[in-house]
Amino acid sequence: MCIYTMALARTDPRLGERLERLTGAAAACCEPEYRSLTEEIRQSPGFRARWLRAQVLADESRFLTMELLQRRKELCACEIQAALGVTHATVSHHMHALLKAGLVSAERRGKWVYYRRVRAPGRKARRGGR
Amino acid sequence: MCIYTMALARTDPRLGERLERLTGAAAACCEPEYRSLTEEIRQSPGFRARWLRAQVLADESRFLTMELLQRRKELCACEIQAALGVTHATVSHHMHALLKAGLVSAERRGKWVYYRRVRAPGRKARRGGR
DNA sequence: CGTCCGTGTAGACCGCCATCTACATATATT
DNA sequence: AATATATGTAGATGGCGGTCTACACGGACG
Repeated sequence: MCIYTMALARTDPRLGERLERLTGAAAACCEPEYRSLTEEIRQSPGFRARWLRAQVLADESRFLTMELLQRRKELCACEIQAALGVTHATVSHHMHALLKAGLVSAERRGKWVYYRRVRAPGRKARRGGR
Repeated sequence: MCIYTMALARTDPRLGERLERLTGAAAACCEPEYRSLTEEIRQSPGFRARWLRAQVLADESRFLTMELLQRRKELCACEIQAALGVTHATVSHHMHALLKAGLVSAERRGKWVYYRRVRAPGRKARRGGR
């Protein structure tokens, strides 16, 4: 976000020439080229999903929740609350984020909502099957 | 951090009994057990490293930098600056974080410092080699 | 050996997000 | 139906971290 919005404004305007000089005859390495490379990456398939997952996993509560769900196949919200030691509101907030990122699935059973790790959904396919 | 410090204070004190009831005869599922499971995970080998990497990759600049370094084998600081469109101070800050997390390596060559992706250093070994 | 340029460091600012409290909804139980 | 329990939602707040400006360091080159 920040990067995108302030891309043009912030960098030293002379950087372009410098880069051209230092990268020598290659000359393919001036500032706009780097910018477009970044843009290309940003719009490459799966980038948004990967980026969303990275963002979501940066919170300790959510990171722990994912590891908890790796050991216990499924956990209800109150169990996660007990494990993390936060309020149920916070748990709800976090599980919403994990759901949005496609990292967990939720299933209501009676009063309880059970969460599971999503089985490698949009993850880039592992070489060698599975 | 937050979780750890406020673990005992915040959760509903009655949750223990509730959990005991709802998980039934298993009875191994009261609050302290969940806490200790969390603690076990937190102290499991490699957790700190994984967690540090997750934290570090949650910033868009750093995330993009890693993807940039996947396409170009190595980049100097000013190239990264050009690609991201931020000040060199910000680049330095981010590269320091990536270094600390063991995600990149730095090599000074003349005036320039070149950064590379670290080749799967502490990452959990992939089944099936490489 | 002085100057330039690439990089690192210090400190301040400020926006975002994790968390909370309070209230709302949903399901089960009596 | 009324109550209890589990979860979701709204809104507020406080702290962390990403960014900046300004200054410092260090190699290169005349």
